[in-house]
Amino acid sequence: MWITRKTDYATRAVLALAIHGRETPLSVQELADRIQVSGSYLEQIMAQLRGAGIVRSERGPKGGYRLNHAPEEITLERVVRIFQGPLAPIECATRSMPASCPMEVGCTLRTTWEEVRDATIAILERTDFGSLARRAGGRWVVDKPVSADS
Amino acid sequence: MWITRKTDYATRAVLALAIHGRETPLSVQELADRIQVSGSYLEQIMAQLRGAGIVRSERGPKGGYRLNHAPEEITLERVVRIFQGPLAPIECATRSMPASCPMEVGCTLRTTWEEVRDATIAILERTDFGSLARRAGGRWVVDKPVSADS
DNA sequence: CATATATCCGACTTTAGAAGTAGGAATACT
DNA sequence: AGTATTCCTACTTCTAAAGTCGGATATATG
Repeated sequence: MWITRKTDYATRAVLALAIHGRETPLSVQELADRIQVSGSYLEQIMAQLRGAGIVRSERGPKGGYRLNHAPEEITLERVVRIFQGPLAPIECATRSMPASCPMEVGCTLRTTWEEVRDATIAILERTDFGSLARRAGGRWVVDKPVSADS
Repeated sequence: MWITRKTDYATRAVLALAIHGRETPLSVQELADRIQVSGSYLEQIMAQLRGAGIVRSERGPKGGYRLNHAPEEITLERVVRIFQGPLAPIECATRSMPASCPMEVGCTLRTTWEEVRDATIAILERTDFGSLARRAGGRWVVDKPVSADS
């Protein structure tokens, strides 16, 4: 329960864009409707995604957002990091180890927290929005017809 | 960064008790000193651990807390669950699936969140306080002399 | 029995961050 | 010109975490 709604919305937005394809942009309102969230809130999120180079925007009528790179090149890890900060479950297990815990005995718990951290990162890193969109069966995949769900 | 300090303190307290051994109880103040936390706050935490059957207490002078079972039988998962609730990173990925996400396309992100959840649970389940204490080199292991750290 | 040492219990305070609103400026298509 | 869009920033609201505090209850020991 540590993924915030903001992160949730952001990942869903990126997925929606991946499914939609990069040919034409999608307006915030369109996106907001698809992922069921208020437009003005999503605006902020899209701005952050833009700042991080995940999406790019076009203004004026017919404007909107589209992915800045091929969906296969965008990992879930990258998007999640933008909104969540460190992925370690606990402070003492961040990769930039800040404060060591004050327990007398070397805190052997940390090892386990680090295992959790690494497992989490590994999963998020190997998950890209290309496969996610493909699995969703979105029509943006035209050249690679999916034979069957597996 | 989703493990709260309360959970952190609780796991450290249980580890401290595991290291101390089950022969004699340890007072809250003693425990609080070892894990560097205020006594009154730790009291609440110990009460919760007691309610969950992890520790038992004795009142009066020479009283305090001790583990209710052999440390090997207490997994980290069990203790963490008491204070953290569901271990899924996001609501739609809890084992008691509550609300499905409102995206039109079947939300393929959920699969990944579930992977994270399962990996996390697996790690916490296979970690017991017996091994944690042993790794810490606490002297509560008298019968099983540790040859070398590995 | 008196006393000191503990657990027990519940009500209260403070703070930070999540979650979302609102209003208007800038830009670009038709 | 007019309209549809992004852009930007300030503000509000709410919840949960984190911790404090005061006193009641139990029990070992001299």
